Amino acid sequence: MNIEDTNSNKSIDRRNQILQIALERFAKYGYHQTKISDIVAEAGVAQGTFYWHFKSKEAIALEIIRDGQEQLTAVISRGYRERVGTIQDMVQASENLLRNLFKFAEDHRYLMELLLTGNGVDESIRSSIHDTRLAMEVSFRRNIERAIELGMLPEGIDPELRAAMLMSLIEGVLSRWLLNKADPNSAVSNRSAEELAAETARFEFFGLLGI
Amino acid sequence: MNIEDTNSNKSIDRRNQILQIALERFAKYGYHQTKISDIVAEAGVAQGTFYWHFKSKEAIALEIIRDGQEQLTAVISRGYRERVGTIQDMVQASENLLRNLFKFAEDHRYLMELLLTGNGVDESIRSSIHDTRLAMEVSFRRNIERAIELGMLPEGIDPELRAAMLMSLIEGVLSRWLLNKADPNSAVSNRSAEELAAETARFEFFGLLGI
Amino acid sequence: MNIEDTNSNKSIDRRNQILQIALERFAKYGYHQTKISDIVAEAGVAQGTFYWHFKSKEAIALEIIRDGQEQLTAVISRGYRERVGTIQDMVQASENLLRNLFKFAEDHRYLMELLLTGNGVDESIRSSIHDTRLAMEVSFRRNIERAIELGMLPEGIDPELRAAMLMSLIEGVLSRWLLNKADPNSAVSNRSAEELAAETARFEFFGLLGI
Amino acid sequence: MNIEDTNSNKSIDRRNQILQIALERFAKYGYHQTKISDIVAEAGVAQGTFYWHFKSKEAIALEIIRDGQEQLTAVISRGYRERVGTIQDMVQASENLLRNLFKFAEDHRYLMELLLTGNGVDESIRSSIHDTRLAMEVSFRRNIERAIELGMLPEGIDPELRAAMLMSLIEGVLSRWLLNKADPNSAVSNRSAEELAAETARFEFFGLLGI
DNA sequence: AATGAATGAGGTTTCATTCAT
DNA sequence: AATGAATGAAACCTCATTCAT
Repeated sequence: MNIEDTNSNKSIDRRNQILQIALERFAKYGYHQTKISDIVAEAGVAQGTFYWHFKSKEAIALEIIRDGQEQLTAVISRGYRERVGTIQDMVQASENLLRNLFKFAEDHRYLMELLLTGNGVDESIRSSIHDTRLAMEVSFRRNIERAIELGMLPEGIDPELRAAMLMSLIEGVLSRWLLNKADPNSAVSNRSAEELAAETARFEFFGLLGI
Repeated sequence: MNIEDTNSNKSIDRRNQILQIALERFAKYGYHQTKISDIVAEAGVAQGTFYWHFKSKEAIALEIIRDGQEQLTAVISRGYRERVGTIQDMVQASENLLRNLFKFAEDHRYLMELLLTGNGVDESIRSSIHDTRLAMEVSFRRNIERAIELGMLPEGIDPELRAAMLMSLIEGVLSRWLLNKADPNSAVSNRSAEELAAETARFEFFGLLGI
Repeated sequence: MNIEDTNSNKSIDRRNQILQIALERFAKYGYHQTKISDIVAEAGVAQGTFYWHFKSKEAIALEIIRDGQEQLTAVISRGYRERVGTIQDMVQASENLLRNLFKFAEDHRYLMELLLTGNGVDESIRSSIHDTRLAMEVSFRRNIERAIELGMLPEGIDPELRAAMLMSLIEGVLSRWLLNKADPNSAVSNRSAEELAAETARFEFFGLLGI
Repeated sequence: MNIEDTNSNKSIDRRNQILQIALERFAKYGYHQTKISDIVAEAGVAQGTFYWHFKSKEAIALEIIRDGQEQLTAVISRGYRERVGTIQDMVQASENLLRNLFKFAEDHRYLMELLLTGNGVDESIRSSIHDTRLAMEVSFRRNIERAIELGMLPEGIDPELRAAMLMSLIEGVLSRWLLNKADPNSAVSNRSAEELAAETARFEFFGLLGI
């Protein structure tokens, strides 16, 4: 590794450090409650350094969200069904997808908090977050459509409406799981990613009545 | 009716006018994006007038949310099951409750937007909103527990987890319905309260596989 | 005078006070060297008060210049020649106009400094100042054209070019007179408005060779 | 030529390149509107490089102006009258001087713009510019004094006042000529250096009435 | 000679809140 | 009840300058 590598690594490291701190604070305290002065104080650099690496407060927020969207849709897209199977297969496939999603959420909890709560953001950022959630929902809709094509789900259902319901279910469960981690009494927050994925998949297919 | 009554009526009217404007703007643009100067400009009064009627910006937000919580939990509590019945009865009862809830949401869309999005609020207000949603969830949990007692739902399920899932489902559907009203392509937003109540109740009980 | 008059007078007084201080500092130290904090400190009010009366720093500068332009073009326009006369009449008329202009400059020296030096301003303000000087030049050109129509000046001369020269002459004399007031050795600055008007009018008509 | 020569030549080239860019931007946009980052970006070097060649932003501005002053006073000093002659000779001599001056201005338009507009500069730089213009004016005064000594101009006139007027005239014409080059409708900007020199010399001697 | 990341003082503007009338 | 001018803390951002490499 030569000097140039070292130099640019250092700069990139600093950039990532600031990115990480900003993400965490946006998620925990909200966009407006997070001041540039907080971020640089935690990073141990001067105010101006922030503006060397990022154009503005809005720019860093949008970058965080754009990165997050790419990762999230990648996780969901891996869930495409390819072959016919039994109902048990379906539940199993769905559970797999959800497990991946829940694990990703666990590893990127601040990103998820930011996307789920959209804490106090300006219009441009809010709409960027909305886009991300929409992209997730579209991924789910494609999975449902594919399942109908393969005869694994009844023809009569409206894929878009069901995708909306499924996404609602998942968003809500994720929120409760991630945001209430501190609450030991919650039936949601003290479960593992695997358990929640399984329970959610069951509700997805069988509703309240299903075993 | 004497002069004092007239006076105090006028005062209450002004108060309610400001309350209404604040609610609408908090919901539409978020708490931080809403300035006191915006509110008073729309009300056609001076800046100082706001502070005659309300202690602070935070105070008016908290009042709006507290009022909303009372109304919402009242709607849900009316859904308590009292007698054993068939599965069809259960679906019907659930549909009734949801219909009431969806109709209330339609009539109080700014309140619901505020509660569902919690747009960019400060800690105290955010936690107040959280309380409200929790109160709704508790209402749902009681309904589920009662159904289990009556033998209408299987013993094995965890009422709290299921209430969380149900609440997630409903919150998500409501958000999409209310917040995307303008979007004519949405599978959710252009349905009636009745249709959505029925569809949601079906997913609630039968999941994706249900008829 | 009732209370409302008193109130609005007070507000207008404060506004004018700030306007005056800003004009003086812009002229003396330049636009960028003048900080809002300087202005409000001299006015003895808080920073926010400035923004109650004016939208921005740029806005107050533009207002100052627009007001000045109106007054200046009014002074010059009064110089329109109406009747044929002797050369002595022409010199006399020109001297009168210049005397008025020099007296106005004496009474509004900060305004003139601002217009003559355009000290370090932003694009929008610079172009506003340029407009003002152009408007003055147009007024002079009209006077020259009228004099040609009346046969008081030779047909051959180009009114626009001569107006530019005349305006150059006057701007330069005014600058030296106003900006070097402190310099006791200057041949320009320690003359009266009347003297300068007479000398300038003579140069205007007879050049270096004229008596 | 050895390596060191080559190196120092390269260094001087870089220095001159930066000097040239700075001059152009100071003239076009003003001192404050010109950022070091703009200059180095146009030069294609890093921020720090500027500070290897120049002590500060103020230093480069002062150097630009000092260089300009030397060149300008040299041009004017060449105009000293040495012998008695006719009025036509005087006009001719004056026209020659002005033609040289206008040609110099044409070849160094950014320098002239900077000196004529003094765009938004700090005190030290403004006074440096003022010195330069004063030096020009003194040169003109000497020429006038010499002409009086030689009996070519009437005894009664005040050389200092006339020099101020002459300088005013020339500054104004130069400004309009250089700064409005883009405007095709201007009576000043679309003339050649020769024409303007002739017209200005005529106004100088004969005023508005002269042929 | 040159780089480019880092610094930090200082500027403009916002906006919830206060207060004399 | 209402007015509207005034307050002042605090936020974001700029940019000349420094410095280790």
